[in-house]
Amino acid sequence: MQFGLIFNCPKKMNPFLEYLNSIVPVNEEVQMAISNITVRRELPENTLLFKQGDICKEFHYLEKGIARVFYYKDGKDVTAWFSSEGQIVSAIDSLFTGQSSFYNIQLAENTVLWSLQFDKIETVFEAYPIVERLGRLMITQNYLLLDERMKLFAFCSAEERYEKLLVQIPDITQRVKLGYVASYLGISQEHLSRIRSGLRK
Amino acid sequence: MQFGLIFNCPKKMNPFLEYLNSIVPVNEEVQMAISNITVRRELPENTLLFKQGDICKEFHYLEKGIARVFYYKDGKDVTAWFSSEGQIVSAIDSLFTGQSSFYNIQLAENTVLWSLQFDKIETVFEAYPIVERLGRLMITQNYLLLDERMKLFAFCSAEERYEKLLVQIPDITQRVKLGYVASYLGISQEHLSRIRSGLRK
DNA sequence: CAATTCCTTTGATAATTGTCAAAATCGCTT
DNA sequence: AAGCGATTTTGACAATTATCAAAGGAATTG
Repeated sequence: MQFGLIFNCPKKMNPFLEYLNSIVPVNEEVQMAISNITVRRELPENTLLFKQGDICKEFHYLEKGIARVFYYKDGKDVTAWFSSEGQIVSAIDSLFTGQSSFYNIQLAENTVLWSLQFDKIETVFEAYPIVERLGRLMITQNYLLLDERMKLFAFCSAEERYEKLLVQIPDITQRVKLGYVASYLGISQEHLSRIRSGLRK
Repeated sequence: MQFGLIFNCPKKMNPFLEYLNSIVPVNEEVQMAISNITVRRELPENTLLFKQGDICKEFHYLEKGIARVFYYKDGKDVTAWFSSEGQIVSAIDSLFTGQSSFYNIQLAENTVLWSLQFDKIETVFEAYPIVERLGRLMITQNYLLLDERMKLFAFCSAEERYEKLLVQIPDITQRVKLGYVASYLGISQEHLSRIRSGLRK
C-alpha cells in the first residue's frame, strides 16, 4: 500500500547523522535520541565559537565552512588545529576532562554546523550501549588524526608538513590567513612564505 | 559463618585489573572475562616487544619497567613515546586500524607486563557494554596524553619539553640512553647534552 | 578609482639548532 | 685497579629558521 511504503521510508538523515552512521550504523530510535541533544546552527565568518578558559560542553560537526582551534602563546595567536567540512571540532581537552580549556575556536568562514550537547549524552550512553561504541570509535579516529599530526611534527621538516597539509585541505591558504597556517605548521609566516615561493619554482 | 565470609572475599586483583578498576569499576564477572584474554609476562631488557610493519593485536599494561615506542627515520632511531610503570603501551596506530604499524616497541629495562589480546575483545565488548565504556575512557585518557605532547611540541622550546618530561619520569636519563630521550624531544643528542649542562649551572 | 588597510613577500641579519670529530666520562670485566 | 667499549660532553662550524623592517599586492571603502 502506497502510504505504508511512504511512511516506512527512513527519514532523510541530516549530514551529522549520516556522519555518525558512517562510523557505526544506528537505528532511528538512537538517531532520534541523538537529534534531541543536537542543534543546527548557521554562523558567520569570524565567530568565536569557544573561548579559552571556558568549560566546553559540546562538540560540533561541520557541514560547511572551516574552523580553527588556536591559543595565545605570549600574546601571539597560535593555531593548533583546522577542521573543515565533514569533520568534528571541539575543545577536546576540556570536553573530556570537565576542566577549563586551553583553546579557542574560531570560524574562519560562514559556517553551518551541528552542535551535540555532550553534557546531555550520559543518559543516551546509558540507554543505548551502541552510542558508547560510537563514542569510542569517534575518539579513536581523532586519536589517529592527532597521532598523524604528532608524527609530522616529530619526524618531518616544515616543508613536508606544509605539503601534507595541502593534501588534507588543498585550498587552505585561500581560506585562512597565511599566518594561521604558519603557526599550525610551527614556523614563522615569513618562513612559510619562502617555502611557498620555493615550491612555485 | 567463617567460610562464607572467606569465600565472598573478592580475590586479590592483579595490578592490571586494579588499573582498569580505577578507570571504571567492573564486577568480578567482567574481570574474569578480561583476565581470560590477558597474559602476564616477565621480559628482559632490550626485548623487542613489537616490530614495525607487523599488525598489532594486543596492548600492554606495565607493572614494572619502561617501554620505548620508536621508529626509523632515514635509518636513524627516533623515539615516539615512553611508557613506564602503571601505564599502557601499544602500537596504537595498528591496534585501532588493523593496518601494519609504523612503530617498534622496545623494553628498556627488565619488565613485567600484562598483555591484553585485543583481537579477542570483541566478544567481551558484546557481552559487557561496560567494557565498551572502559575502552572509550582509556582511549580518551591516551588522547589527552598525546594532546599534551602535541602542545609541548607546538608551543614549547626544547628546554621546556625536557623539563616537562623530567616531571613525568624524573629518572628517565638514568633509565634510557640520552640519545633516546633527545629524539623523543625532537632534538639532537648534543643539543640535549648542552641543555642539561646549562640547567646544572 | 584613489585611498586606506590588511596581508604577503622579500631582504638583511641574528639566534637557534644540527653535524661531525674529538675528548672526557661511565660502567663493566678481568 | 687497569683496560675496554659504550655513552656523554665539548668544540668548531654549517644549516635552518626567526626576527625586524620595508616593499609590494590585494581587497575594501568612501
